[in-house]
Parts: sequence; structure tokens; C-alpha cells
Amino acid sequence: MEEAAALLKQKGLKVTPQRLAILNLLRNTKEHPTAETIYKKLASDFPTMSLATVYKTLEVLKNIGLIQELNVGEGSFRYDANTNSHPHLVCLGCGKVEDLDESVLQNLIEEVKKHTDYKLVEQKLYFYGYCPACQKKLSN
Amino acid sequence: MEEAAALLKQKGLKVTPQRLAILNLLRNTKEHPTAETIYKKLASDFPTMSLATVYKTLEVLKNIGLIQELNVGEGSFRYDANTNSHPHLVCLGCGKVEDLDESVLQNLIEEVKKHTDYKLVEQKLYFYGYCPACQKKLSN
DNA sequence: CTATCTGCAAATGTTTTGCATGTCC
DNA sequence: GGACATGCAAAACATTTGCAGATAG
Repeated sequence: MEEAAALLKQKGLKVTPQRLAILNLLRNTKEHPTAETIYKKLASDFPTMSLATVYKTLEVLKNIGLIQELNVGEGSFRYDANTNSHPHLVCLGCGKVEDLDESVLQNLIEEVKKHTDYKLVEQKLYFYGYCPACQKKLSN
Repeated sequence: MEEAAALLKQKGLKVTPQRLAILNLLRNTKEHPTAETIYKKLASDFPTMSLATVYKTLEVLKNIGLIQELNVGEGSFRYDANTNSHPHLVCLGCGKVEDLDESVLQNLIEEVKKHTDYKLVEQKLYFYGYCPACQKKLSN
């Protein structure tokens, strides 16, 4: 059995088609979609699924650590199957959200540790700027 | 005249008691309050002020660069009269939000620049952990 | 005097909740 | 069969908007 299904069972949660579909969608995209986006993308395969189910499922998946919730500052959350709390790069031109390397993160954390007494647990890091394509558009 | 008042006028905006009160409150606290918190704190001095006015004022102050909006990931925004996009340190124990130095920020940005083609404009950086006081409580 | 603000109430958009029905195991 | 999930509609929030009356300049 797949580990996601196994993990759900182990927590006393049921393995439903909706849960697997949402998790797979997140695992197969680099887009960091919102609940609404996920709902629309799955509408053709699951015409009867409600938005409430998407939210409830995202909550469950988040709680068992299979996905993470991102807050880029847009008024709605985005979701990511990469659960490392890695830094994100948000393009102010086209709105896309990319990932930065785990190795970069380690260097950032080291720098912060030098300057604080806090015991660091996690972080949410968003860098905003213009991607190469949008830079080109702007200079035209 | 104070520079805040001057800046408002220069932008064709009016200098009202509500605007000054909200700005002063933000300047005299390190708490990074939410709109709701600001509203309650000013209720005694401005009993007739509405929450909508707080929001509209925060929007105005943000637009002219006198304050910044923070999104710590709580479902509501916090506001800060320190307009450097400096990193924040959030205590998971007591919920307080502290600032990290501008100098730390420069080092963090340098590190990210090494690893991306994006033209960086700003950033929102939140590190979560336990402050010294909360660490002590936990170890008891 | 007139453009801009304020305060109220209603609207909006996202997310959550309650509950009856359906489904996994 | 029984616990847990789903789907619907309604509720709950934070935030925004429209507009009539108030106020700054």
C-alpha cells in the first residue's frame, strides 16, 4: 500500500477517493494551488465534491504532515505537498510561486540563529520579485 | 509640522484625528497589533470610531509608506510602523512577534541572491520558535 | 465651499461548521 | 454495522464597499 494511504489508516482516518485525489494533485504540481483551484481542477473527475470537502481534506492532510499551508499574502491559502518549510519566491509580475533550495534554507537559518536567543522551530519565508520572463517584459 | 501630517497633505489626503491616533499608536508599540486590536485600544479615546475607519486608515497609511502590513499566518493582518521589510520572530508559546535586525536581513538577501535569477524587490520573513521565557516554561 | 473622511450597515470572499446521508473497512 | 466522510447550506470571520452626513483646509 502507498505510504499516504497507510498513514491515514494508522491515524484512524479513512482512505477516500477525494483524499487521494487532492493529495495526488498536490504531489503532481509545482503550482501551489488554492483550495478553490484544487476544487475546480478536480470538478471534472469529482463533479459532486463540495468545496467544504476540499477544505476538510486539506485540514486533515495538513494535520498528518502530508502537505503544508502557505500564506503568500493574497487573502487565501495555497497548499504544497513539499512539507519542508523551504523558502518561496513569488513573482510580482505573473504571480507564480517557486521554491528555493533546502540548502539555501540551512544557510538562512544559520544566519538567524547567530542573532537570536529563540529556539527556532520552523519558518515561513517569502521573497518577492520579478522572474526572468517578467523582467524581460518590463524592460520592453 | 510633523512629517506624517506633511506627507498626508502632500498626497492630497486629510490630516484627521483618527489617522494621527492610529499612526501614533503603531509608532508607540512593539506589539504589531491587528486592526481589531487597534480599534479596541482606541475605543476609549474615540468611542465613535468604526472598525471600517481603522481599516481604511491602515490602507491609506500603508499606501503612503508610513506603515507595513504583516501576515504572520493567523487569519488576520498585523500592522507595523517600522516599514523596513525586516524579518520577524514569532513565539509559538506566547504569540508575541519580535523584530530581527536590518543587518541580519541584508545577509539573508545576499544568500538568496546567490541562488536565483529573480530580481528581488522585497520579502516577508517569519521565523517561528520559542522565546527564552517560553523555553524556560516548557522545561519545567 | 468642496473634496475628502467618517461611521454605519450591507456586501464580499474565504474558510468553518452542523447535520443528514453516504461510504469505507 | 458502526465510525468516519461527504455534501449541502448556513454560519463565521476578516475585510471591503456604498453612501449620507460630517469635517478639514
